[in-house]
Amino acid sequence: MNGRSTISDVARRVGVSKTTVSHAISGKRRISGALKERIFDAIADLDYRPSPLAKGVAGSRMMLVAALVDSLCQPTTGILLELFQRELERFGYGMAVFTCGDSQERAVETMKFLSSGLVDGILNLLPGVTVNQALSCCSPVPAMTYLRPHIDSPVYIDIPSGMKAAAEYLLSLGHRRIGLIGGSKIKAVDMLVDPQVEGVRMALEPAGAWDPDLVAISSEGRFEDGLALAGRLVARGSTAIMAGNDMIAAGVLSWASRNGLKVPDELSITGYDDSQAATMLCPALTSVQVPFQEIASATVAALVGRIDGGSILQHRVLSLKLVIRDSCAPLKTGAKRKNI
Amino acid sequence: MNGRSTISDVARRVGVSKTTVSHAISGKRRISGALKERIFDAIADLDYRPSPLAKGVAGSRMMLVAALVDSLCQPTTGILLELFQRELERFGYGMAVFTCGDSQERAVETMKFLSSGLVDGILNLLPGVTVNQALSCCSPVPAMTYLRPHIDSPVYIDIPSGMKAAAEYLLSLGHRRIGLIGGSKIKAVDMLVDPQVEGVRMALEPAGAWDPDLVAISSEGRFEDGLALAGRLVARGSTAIMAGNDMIAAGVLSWASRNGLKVPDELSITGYDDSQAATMLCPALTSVQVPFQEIASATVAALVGRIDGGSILQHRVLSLKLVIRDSCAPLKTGAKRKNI
DNA sequence: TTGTACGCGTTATCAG
DNA sequence: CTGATAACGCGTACAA
Repeated sequence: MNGRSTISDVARRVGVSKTTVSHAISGKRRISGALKERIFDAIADLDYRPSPLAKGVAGSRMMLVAALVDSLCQPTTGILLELFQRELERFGYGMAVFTCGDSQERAVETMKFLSSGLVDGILNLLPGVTVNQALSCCSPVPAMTYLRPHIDSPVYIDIPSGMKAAAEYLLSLGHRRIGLIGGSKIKAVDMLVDPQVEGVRMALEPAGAWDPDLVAISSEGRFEDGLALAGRLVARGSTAIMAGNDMIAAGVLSWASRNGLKVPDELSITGYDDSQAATMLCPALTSVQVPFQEIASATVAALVGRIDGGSILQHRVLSLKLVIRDSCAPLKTGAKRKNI
Repeated sequence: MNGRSTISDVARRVGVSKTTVSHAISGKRRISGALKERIFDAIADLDYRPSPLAKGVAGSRMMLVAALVDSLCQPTTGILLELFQRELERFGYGMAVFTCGDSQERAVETMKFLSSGLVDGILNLLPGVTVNQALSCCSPVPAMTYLRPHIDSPVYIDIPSGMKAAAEYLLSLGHRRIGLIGGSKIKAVDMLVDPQVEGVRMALEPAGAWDPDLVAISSEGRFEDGLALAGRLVARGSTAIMAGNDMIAAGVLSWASRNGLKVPDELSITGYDDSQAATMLCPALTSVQVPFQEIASATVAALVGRIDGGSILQHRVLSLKLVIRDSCAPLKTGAKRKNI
């Protein structure tokens, strides 16, 4: 099957046993200097590399973790994955990414496949799979689920507060009819309420500006959803629209441009994620910044901790910062609204 | 290491040998009806799943291929990967994605790691790794390299012709000073010349409009490169800028907006890839469409062919289509150019 | 300091 | 139709 050299080849070449070669590599046993050198010469000579497969079946670490995502097309996912990889690298682990779409069945398949020892740990970034589902499907391989308020999740980001801050900012600009296009795909049992909707409600209700009719939920959280739903909210009187992510915001922006509405003068828009798109768009997007780096480092640290011995989980609460750019303006009270 | 049940457990439970269980699963041997049923009952009962690791070390297929990419942050990469996955699925293969950045060393590491039998095939999408490098690092595991004009590559897309068509379109609009910001990261031995530059030259030289000073090469092919290089080209008199990919085009667009230049009236822009960004941008981008679906299906078919027995490679030549939207306009000859 | 022998879970070969 | 046995490549008690 495999034309490459094995540990036996090395042992034979040097004239020692496989055991000695194995221990020379792992360093778990003292080997006399001269012999050690001959062994490493032979290894280099034969370009010998231990088979991860055989190591795995023999019960040792693969030094590999799997990351499960629903899609690779959202720009945010790519950034997050690269951050995860960088963190894993610091611990000597590699990363393999698996795409599962929105299929529960496929997610379960993949997890069970991987947890046979193929990987040492699993990062579950699937919005549709709960912490407990991941834990049970992956057992006995440790799994960390991205961003859930759960006892088995290492980091909680305070989404409601972040959205609340953004909504209050719009209130301070004089807006009262504030629309929301939610973007969270995490509808699983882990989340009882949509945290973005909740945050906006917390800000608007006390101000008497809360209107459930101005809340739209985008199923996929994509550009097209913003494009499609913006009109409905504006027709209901929204002078500002909060988007559940920056792609949705881009869609709203595009809708405004196509319908001749000037942003921010005639329509204010906020995003969420503060991804690269936020600075690319024109006008640059005021957006709620998500601390991806901190999320990645905390999650990876927790996963590696579990792999290396089941240490106690540290819980971190991270807050969100509103980055103000050019997509929101004070409400022009006197302005006559265009007819859509 | 692994709390799950093995084939021995199933065999013991049913009272047959491991051999029989194995053959019942693979179907490579006729098993009497009643026995077969008891075996499958036990399998379901114990939730038995063959260990991929053990299968691999025993020399059988993993039904898994690896895709190697430099980065997951370019939107084009994500789309391409999902297309690859869909095609692989049709043949029953799963896909694992590995990120290598721009490091040659890391790419080689990863390939050698994977080719120990961990995967049955490798899709090399790394712009910095040549066909031959991939072939030699992955041997004996078959590898297909994305989009190279090479005898061991199944599909060749005629990039020069595509860019030539776009350049000719700009010529037909009256433009003479046509700038180019190249975006191809494939600088390896596989490509003797930059195919995008070559295509533009083929169009402009006969028209007497070719000026090497209007060619800029962006190292990373990112938004920022377009933003940074557009000014230089306009300062040299460009009235139209061709971007090597849609992200660069977005950067050029952003530069124009920040400097008060109207697109397309004062500056025409073309993109390349025709990614989702092309329709998102405002104005919508005229762009060279790359047939990702066809590339994916041809490449996967070739790879699976190699895995399943080294069939002869079919070569397909695909051409590119220019999708005309709103980012180019006829040159206004009389207009006084703004001072940048 | 080094070597022997066995186990990991599966598949292939050869025997009944 | 079914079973016993060897082999895959590596790690690691246990023995010397």
